[in-house]
Amino acid sequence: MGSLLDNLNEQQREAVVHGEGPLLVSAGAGSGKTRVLTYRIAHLLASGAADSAEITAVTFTNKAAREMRERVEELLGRPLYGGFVGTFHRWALEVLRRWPRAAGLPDRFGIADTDDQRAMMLRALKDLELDPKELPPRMVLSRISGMVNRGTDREAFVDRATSSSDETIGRLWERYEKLKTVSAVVDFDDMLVRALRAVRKDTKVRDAVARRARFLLVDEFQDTNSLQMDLLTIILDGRGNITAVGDEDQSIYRWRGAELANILSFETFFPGAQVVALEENYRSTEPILTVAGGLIAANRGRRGKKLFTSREGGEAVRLHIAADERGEARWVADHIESKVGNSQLKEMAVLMRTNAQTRPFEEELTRRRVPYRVVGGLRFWQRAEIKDALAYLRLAVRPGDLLSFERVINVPARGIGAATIDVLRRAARDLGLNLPEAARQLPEGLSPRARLSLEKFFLVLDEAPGRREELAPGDFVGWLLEASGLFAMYEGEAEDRVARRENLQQLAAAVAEAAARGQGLEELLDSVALLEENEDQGAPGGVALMTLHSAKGLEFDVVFLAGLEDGLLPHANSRDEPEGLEEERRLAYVGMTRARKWLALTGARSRFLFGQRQPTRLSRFLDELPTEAVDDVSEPVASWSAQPGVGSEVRPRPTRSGGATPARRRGGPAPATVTDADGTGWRPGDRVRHQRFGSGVILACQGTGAQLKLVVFFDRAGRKTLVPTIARLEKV
DNA sequence: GCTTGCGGTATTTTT
DNA sequence: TACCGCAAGC
Repeated sequence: MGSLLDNLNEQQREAVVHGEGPLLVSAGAGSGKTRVLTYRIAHLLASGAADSAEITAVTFTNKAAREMRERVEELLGRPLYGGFVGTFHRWALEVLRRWPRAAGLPDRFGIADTDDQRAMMLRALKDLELDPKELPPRMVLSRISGMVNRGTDREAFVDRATSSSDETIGRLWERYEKLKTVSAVVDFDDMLVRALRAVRKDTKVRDAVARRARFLLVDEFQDTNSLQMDLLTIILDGRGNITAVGDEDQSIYRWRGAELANILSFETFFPGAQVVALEENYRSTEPILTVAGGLIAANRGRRGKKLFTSREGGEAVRLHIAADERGEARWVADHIESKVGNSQLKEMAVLMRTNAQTRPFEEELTRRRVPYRVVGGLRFWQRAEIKDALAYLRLAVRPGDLLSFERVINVPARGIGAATIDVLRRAARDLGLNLPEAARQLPEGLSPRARLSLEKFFLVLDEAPGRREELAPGDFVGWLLEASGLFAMYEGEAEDRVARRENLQQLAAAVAEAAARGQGLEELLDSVALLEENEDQGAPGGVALMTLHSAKGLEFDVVFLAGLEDGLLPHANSRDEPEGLEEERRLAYVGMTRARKWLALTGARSRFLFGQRQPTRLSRFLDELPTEAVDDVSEPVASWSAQPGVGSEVRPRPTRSGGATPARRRGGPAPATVTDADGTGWRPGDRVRHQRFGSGVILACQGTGAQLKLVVFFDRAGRKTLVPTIARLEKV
């Protein structure tokens, strides 16, 4: 263990060997935050100060939790038994699953995801005869969530409501709560609220949780909201034995209720706290730190760390403003290709403010056949066919699951429409049953067709428990997909049908895999609801495209921070409020500090937005950067603004021969291409190999550039249509 | 009850 | 531009 401590600098060591009592590690970007956290846990265990069953470490993302556990186990050389390492929501959910009654929940309850929430709120609006167009469900929900996360409950909100719109929200809130109760589900916020209620109400629960959290460690402390803070405080019960690690400059979840005050006033919340600041950065080169540091210095709400590095040198930060978003994408792609020799593609990332910004980059990279992966974005678990299948699985686990029942009662279409549902709903009310139970009675008033359909539907659901016992989990899913008719729903060779069938197969595979890891179906469903296993879409080793929010906690050799325009970064919805603007600045700061060796800031002078091309204004953040560390390699304005019709459409411009590209400036070589220059390289008749489908022969090539698709006949898997860059095809 | 087509509207970030 | 919701027709 002594040798372990040798790997740490003085401040890191101070934090690691800290005994009991509150400790705040104010850790700048790249200063070894995770290292301190993991070493501290390892040290507590190795020195005998704590047993692993007394450690609770809480993070915000599943990824961070997994990484922490892995690194601790690596240090210890053994698995970490007992204790808890996971997200706040997972922590809360475990309390609810173990003590549902203390939390005011039925023994079996489900989790309402965002779609479920929206559906319930829509229903609430309809029940109250309100117009969803004037009062969008999403808005109402975010309003309510905002209150909840600030620790305001419904009663308090209703009491204080003065405006009529607040009163309406209050009524909707009540109705929404009712719908959740009837459906026996909790939403994300409920997990925290109800866990808090359970530990407040029942000292046995609190003691059990506290025993397991004799040493409580919290990562990303700057993102905690008051609800989470309450939870922590109660578990600590005055002992104050908390290790909080965070960086106020990286607080980017204000919209979710994060209270910067929790970290800024840590010493007030936890008197006598020791504070350790980690300011030596081990990640980035000096120019990158200078630029990022220059930017964040404009913020007022901070403890005021100043990062430094003992390493010297490094390339200046590039700034490139292109004529439009396609030019921006081209410039980025040029530099990705030119850097392939020095860094792997997976060590490069394009970061942006909104998910919608990825498109031009995807198109450009696809055109050049540069593999990329979109992190976040369209998620596997949110696809309609997967959600339908999950609903069937939920019903197999929890037959009374109302939301799932309603979701699939007519999927695949079996002739049960609004009229039938109405009959069932009325019957449910009259009989005092919930919808699935009432439907099971096959009440009067059903058309013969509907009656027959319902009978068949229940036949499948009733057979499920038995099948579940006799079949392996993966096979059970396969059976359910067949029996329910979900699989048959997507028969045919149309591309999207094939894709959907594949997704369903992947689901069965995922369940089988989870089972192999010892995870049961119930746990898997919980995990899915908490958005775990949220895989990246696209080529595994490719360039990463993601939002700034998803980028937090990651690092790359090469980073492009795209869309430095007023309205995007800072975003239009946040820039007009001082605190909102500061958060936008922090977002930009987070993006910059992801870069190890090379950083570029890019933007466009016009952008296609809301269906039309619009001129943009450059981000005000650019004015705040220390000029000496930035190398402006923007496309010269003259090369585009002199031409008539600027901004009306994307024009061919004198690309590589025209603008002052960095390569020209530095006299460097022209960007190398990842694949062969122009010839697509794919011809009908070629034999190819695919990771999953095995070998096959190309039947046809459709489209060109971004649209290039190959129709391949695989020896084993039959006919498939593939996008070659994404499918990772190999020539044989 | 289901499918199709039209028109309107939206684009912040996520556990 | 792209998607979603709704209305009308089958």
